[in-house]
Amino acid sequence: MQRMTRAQQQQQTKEMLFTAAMEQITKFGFEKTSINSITEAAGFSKGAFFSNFENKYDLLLQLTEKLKDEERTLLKSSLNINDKKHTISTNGLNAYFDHIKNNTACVILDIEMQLIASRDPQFKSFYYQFQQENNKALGEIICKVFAFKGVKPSLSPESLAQIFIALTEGLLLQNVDNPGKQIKAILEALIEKDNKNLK
Amino acid sequence: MQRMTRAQQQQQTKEMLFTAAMEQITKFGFEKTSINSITEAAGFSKGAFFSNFENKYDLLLQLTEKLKDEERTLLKSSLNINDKKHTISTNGLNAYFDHIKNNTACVILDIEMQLIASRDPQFKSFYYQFQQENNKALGEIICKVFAFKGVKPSLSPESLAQIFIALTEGLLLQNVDNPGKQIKAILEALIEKDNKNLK
Amino acid sequence: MQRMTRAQQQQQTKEMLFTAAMEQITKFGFEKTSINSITEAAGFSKGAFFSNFENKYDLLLQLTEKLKDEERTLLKSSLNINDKKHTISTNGLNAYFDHIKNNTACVILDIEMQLIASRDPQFKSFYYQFQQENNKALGEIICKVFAFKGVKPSLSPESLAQIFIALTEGLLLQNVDNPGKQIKAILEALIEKDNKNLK
Amino acid sequence: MQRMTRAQQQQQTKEMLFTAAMEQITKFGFEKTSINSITEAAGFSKGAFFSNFENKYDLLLQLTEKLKDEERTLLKSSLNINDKKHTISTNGLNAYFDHIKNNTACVILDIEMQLIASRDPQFKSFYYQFQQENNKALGEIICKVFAFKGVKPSLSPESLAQIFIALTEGLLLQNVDNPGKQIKAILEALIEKDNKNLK
DNA sequence: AATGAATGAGCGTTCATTCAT
DNA sequence: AATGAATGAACGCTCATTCAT
Repeated sequence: MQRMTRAQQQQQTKEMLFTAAMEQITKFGFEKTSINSITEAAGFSKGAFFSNFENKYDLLLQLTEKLKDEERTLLKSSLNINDKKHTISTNGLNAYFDHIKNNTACVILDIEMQLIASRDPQFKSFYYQFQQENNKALGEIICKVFAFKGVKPSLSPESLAQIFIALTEGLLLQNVDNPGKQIKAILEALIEKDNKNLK
Repeated sequence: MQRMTRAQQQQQTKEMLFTAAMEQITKFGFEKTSINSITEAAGFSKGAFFSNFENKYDLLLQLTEKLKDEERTLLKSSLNINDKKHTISTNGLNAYFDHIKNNTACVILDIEMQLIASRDPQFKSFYYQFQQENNKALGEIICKVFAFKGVKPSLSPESLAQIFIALTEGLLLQNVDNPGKQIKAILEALIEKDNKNLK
Repeated sequence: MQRMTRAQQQQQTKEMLFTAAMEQITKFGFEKTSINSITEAAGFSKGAFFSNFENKYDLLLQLTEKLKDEERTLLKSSLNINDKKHTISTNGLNAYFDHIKNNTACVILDIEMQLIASRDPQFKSFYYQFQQENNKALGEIICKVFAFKGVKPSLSPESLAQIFIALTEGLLLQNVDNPGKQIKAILEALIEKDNKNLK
Repeated sequence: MQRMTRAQQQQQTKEMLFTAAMEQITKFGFEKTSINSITEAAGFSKGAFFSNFENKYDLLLQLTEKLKDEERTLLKSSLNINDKKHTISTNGLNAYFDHIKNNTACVILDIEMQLIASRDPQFKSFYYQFQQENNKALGEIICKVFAFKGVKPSLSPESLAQIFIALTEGLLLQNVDNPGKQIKAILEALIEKDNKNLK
């Protein structure tokens, strides 16, 4: 078996730090999460952190990028499901739902990031550069659900995505048990309304 | 002119601290807001804080109570508008909308509080004890809007309130320009759907 | 029944503060005892303290004076017992022993004061002005015990008093169960020795 | 010349902090000694303290252990002097006396510790676990002095040690000039008394 | 005389960051 | 690359003290 190269080893360290950081920040919030607690949770010493990140803010940026990248990948693959299978068209959305249900951590993290963005203009533009792209993909998926029912949405794809996210995050924040139920109800209502108005 | 009594003076100090605390916490978040920055913003010394609050956590509790109380008062008076004037029934909701539009600070604060609640069980039960009551009032208002259109909502009042709040907070978090437009669209869609199903 | 005069009322307040101060300082030490804890224990507010004492250091001085005065009174009356009754001559000492046994608080306080004196020259001279006089009285009492056995002590009265106090405080500091037993053993040994050498 | 390893360097830092802590606590008492004053006196920043001690209480524990260990070492070596040289048997005691005379700081510190122990049950048991062992060694030494004179002490070794310490600390607390003189007088008296009673 | 809100210096502690190893 | 001792600013909080009432 081949040994890992230095670069691979460091990459692994970084992954472990990312994982630990996500856990800790989800649990305690960005401000209350200390670098020490992250590295210790990852099984390293403080030094490992500063070998992999410039500072705590840099971790925030890289973590944001990483999470948004993963989200984008997920959304893109969800789009493909819709495109390829042409089956019950909410599949793509369902995959995204499932992901969210199993990853409330990500939702909490996203809220945390948006709160930080609301206070830090520099981070705001950084965050929304990723967010916009993902919103477009999510908007497309939702439009496909409309399209499957033969309805052209009166709201823009971007608007639909924002509504979808707002509901997901807003309901989770309120500790609502089964947010998916309510989100689907709203989606159906919107589709019905646009369907009726079309005629 | 009568001088203020000492109790009145202290009350005034406390109000000023509350105001400063709201501003600072909205701007920087609860964790990043130092007691010093609050008292300085209010024009007092650090000690004034501890004459009025037991500790920083106590401020959080009292601020929560105060905001939720004010929210409840606003909601109750919005309900009265609906009851008394019998005019375009969305008035009550509009008043609430206006309030929110002019008080994004309150929305940000509420999100902050919900995030803290998601991490601190003690605060969670404290927060939701107020939230529940306000949700009931908000749910009633929304039901009146349905009722004005002669529609009985299929979703529970509580659910409707949660949806409403989720949209308000979730869209604001996403920096959406005119959340009211989208929220009204959804409300209409829900009413139309329930109206149709009724027949 | 006559009401208390203002002066009497204040004197009573001061007594209560003294009592509370002794308790708190014994329990927690002078540094760790806050003025607040004293006044609260006495059932007053902080303000009462500063109406009766200039500052915390002033309390230390007045408390020292008070305790040393009471000690002197006790010692003087013990001397009188010896003088008048001519009975078992250790009576005077016994009275002092009993007092100490029932007032370990005073011993702890005395140690606390001596420690402060060892660090604060100003307090040192204040403390030892009282201490010297009391030592003389205590030395006299011990000499009477010697005299009763017909022995002239080779150590000075002052030395004997110092030894006596050192043993009392030193053994209590070590948490020794029955210090009186050991102190008496030493006293007897000293008497015997001086008795033998006399012959 | 070899550079110091990091462990050695930290050990040196810790020693310097210990030394500074002893000086400051002796001068000002444990409560009035701030961590800042300790580290500054040692030539470090505040942070160095927390790299070497968990908190201020931890310093107290470690300082206690260190002082009691040194004391034990001194006592053990004093015992050896007696055993090996078989000369004037008070040598061992004299060595201890000399140590005390040159280290009034240690005596003051011991009194401080005992006062703390009298108020803090947790520290009490910590302190007395060391104190007991040292008392045994000191008691043995004193017994050897008795033995040299052919006398079997009527008081237990532990009692003798307690008396010895009580006198040392109690006389120093009273600012007595030459405590050794009085302590030796008492020791002689006890030996004479037991010698006489033996016959 | 007594109250207690307000002051502000100072405390113990945390923590992001640096850097010699 | 990773360690972790040391730095030092900042934090939450305590407390002796002041003073208007």
